[in-house]
Amino acid sequence: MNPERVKIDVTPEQTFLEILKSEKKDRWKEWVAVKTKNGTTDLTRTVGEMGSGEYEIEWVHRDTTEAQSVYRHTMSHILAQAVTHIYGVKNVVLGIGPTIENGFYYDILIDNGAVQEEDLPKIEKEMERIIKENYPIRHFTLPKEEAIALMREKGQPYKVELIEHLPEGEPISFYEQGDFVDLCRGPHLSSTGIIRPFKLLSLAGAYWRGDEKNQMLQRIYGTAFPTNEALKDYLEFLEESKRRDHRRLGPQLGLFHIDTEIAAGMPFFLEKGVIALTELQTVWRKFHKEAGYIEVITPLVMHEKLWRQSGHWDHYRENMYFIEKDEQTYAVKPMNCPGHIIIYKSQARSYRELPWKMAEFGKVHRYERSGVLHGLFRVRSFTQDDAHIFMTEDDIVREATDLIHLIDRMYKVFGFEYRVDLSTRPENSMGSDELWELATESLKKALVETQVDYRINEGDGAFYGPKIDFHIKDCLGRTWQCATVQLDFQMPERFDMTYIGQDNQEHRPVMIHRTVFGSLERFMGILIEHYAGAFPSWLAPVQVSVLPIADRHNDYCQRVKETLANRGIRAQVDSRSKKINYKIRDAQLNKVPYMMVVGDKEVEEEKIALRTRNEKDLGAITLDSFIDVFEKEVKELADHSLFE
RNA sequence: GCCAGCGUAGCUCAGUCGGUAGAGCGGCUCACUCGUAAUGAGCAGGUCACGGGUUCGAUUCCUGUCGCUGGCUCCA
Repeated sequence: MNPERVKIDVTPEQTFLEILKSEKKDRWKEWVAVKTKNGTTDLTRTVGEMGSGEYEIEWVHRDTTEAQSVYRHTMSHILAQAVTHIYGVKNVVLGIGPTIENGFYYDILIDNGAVQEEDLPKIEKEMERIIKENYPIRHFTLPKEEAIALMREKGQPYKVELIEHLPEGEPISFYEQGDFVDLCRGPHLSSTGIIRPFKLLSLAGAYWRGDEKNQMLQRIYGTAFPTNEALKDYLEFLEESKRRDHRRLGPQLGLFHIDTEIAAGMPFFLEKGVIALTELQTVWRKFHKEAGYIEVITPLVMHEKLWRQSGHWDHYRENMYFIEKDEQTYAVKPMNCPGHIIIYKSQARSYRELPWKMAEFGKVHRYERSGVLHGLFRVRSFTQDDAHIFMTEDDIVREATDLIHLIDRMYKVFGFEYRVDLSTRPENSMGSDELWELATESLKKALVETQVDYRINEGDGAFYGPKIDFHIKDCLGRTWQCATVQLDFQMPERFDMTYIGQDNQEHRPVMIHRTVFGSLERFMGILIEHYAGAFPSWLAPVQVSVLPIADRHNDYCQRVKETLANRGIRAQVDSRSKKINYKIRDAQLNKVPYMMVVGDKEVEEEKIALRTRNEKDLGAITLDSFIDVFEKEVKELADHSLFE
């Protein structure tokens, strides 16, 4: 929708709402706010508040993203108001109620009680009533002291705390609708009846101000849309996401299994899952070989003293598994870097060897608190496609730049969109300010050079250095960190790593820790959801299912399968005595890219009738002509069938 | 770990206001030999997550443990 710019020059007492109504007549409800030179604001404000003279404004239409945050914000107030009505205003302590990407929430605390899932319809009903009442929403401000006094009087300690953190001297902004007043920056709708379609979605716990030392509040999530149609679409999207969920599809397609009693957070990969993982690794190896990496394997269990030296003992022990044997303590590795450093230090190193890129599919174990485990996305044992680049300081920017390109190139294979964060120094970290500064600036420089959009993630770096993180979205729009590039001056120091320079003197190398997939497990989970289980041919565990129509065609099908297998094509014959419809449906549900239907006609003509999983009967062709195209499809890592 | 909800056959789910359980799919057997998304019949399969308590009796009520889901905190 194109922004509508309007010139206004009217009486200062007039509200934008009045202007809007006279301009748009009975369609005025389609616009929910107004953009002025001072930013987006309420329609109920008077023109005079914005200053005097002639200037341009822009009406904010309900279908815009900007409008979403307006009506959803109002909806969160309506939610809070409904909760006070149901549980009694004296029993409800309010936290915050912002809008989020797909909706809104409100954090509340109910005295001597809790909201339960089954209460949501009741709350929705009260919200409907408030919407129907169509209370006008009034904005007002108070000086800080009076604002605090008002919230004290209303028994809202969290609101008092919020106001206390607001800057001195500025008026505190409130909104009032009927019997409900809330501290809020706005903007809001002009009354509670403007946007109707909404739904409360779920209930969760959330710490006050996001700190686990604080009281846990109850968070009620909901969403709202300008039309019933849009709300329905969103709810359908949620349903579709459930169908794509890798935790459902993975076991269904025979890719992996998680036995939550025996090994919570530690997936078992099944035959088909291993085939897909192996293909992933093959492509990875190709890309990395071209980029000059070598591959190593380090032990899973190493002596405690290694971890003391690396700093993991002090900074990461909570997340590590330990083993006692021979009165010695060993740790199951949570990271691969110390092992790689041991390899580095096993010989004297020359500047001629640098930059040295040492890679490993390193299986690591990290203890994670039970509540955070999530399918393949958050596990306790996983395989990092890890690598460490040992180099001189002069190499940093070039190596980081190369990495950003490598990651981008690999993600393009799958068509992933991703978000990039630069994470800076955390609290529990080691090293001097100067080194952190240098390291952070180097990464920034690489980001600028590659022209990647990124945002700063303050204080989220590793304990040994800053990092660039790449996040990919899952089917519900939640983002998961996958690739990471971490710069490290600490480990070389702690392990007294050196190389002999051109000047025949000892020098200290610098390290980059990096992954592309992040974790094979997580990446596989994301792939399952991305493709809804229908992997492209090169990744598909079963690439071709040969389907005899009757038992007498089994031998011919077996020969077809063998021919395919000899060409390295993963094929199977479905020789069960079932009808062809049944076999097709079965292959379809298993997301097999190609089906070959074989009956009397095909046997006689030495052909196969080809069908893709996208329900297309392509007719009879010779096996050779299939193989030609198919091999091309696999070689190109094509994401769709070349037959379609 | 925290808050709320939940745990019944391999999977999806019924059911029992306290008297030890049922369906569909899947599996196995038999018949059918079929042309582009489910042929029919029969059979097998459950210590109702696990431990303790209340009770004549617990899958059902209470309680603890483990696990799961949605979030929060934390993280690849």
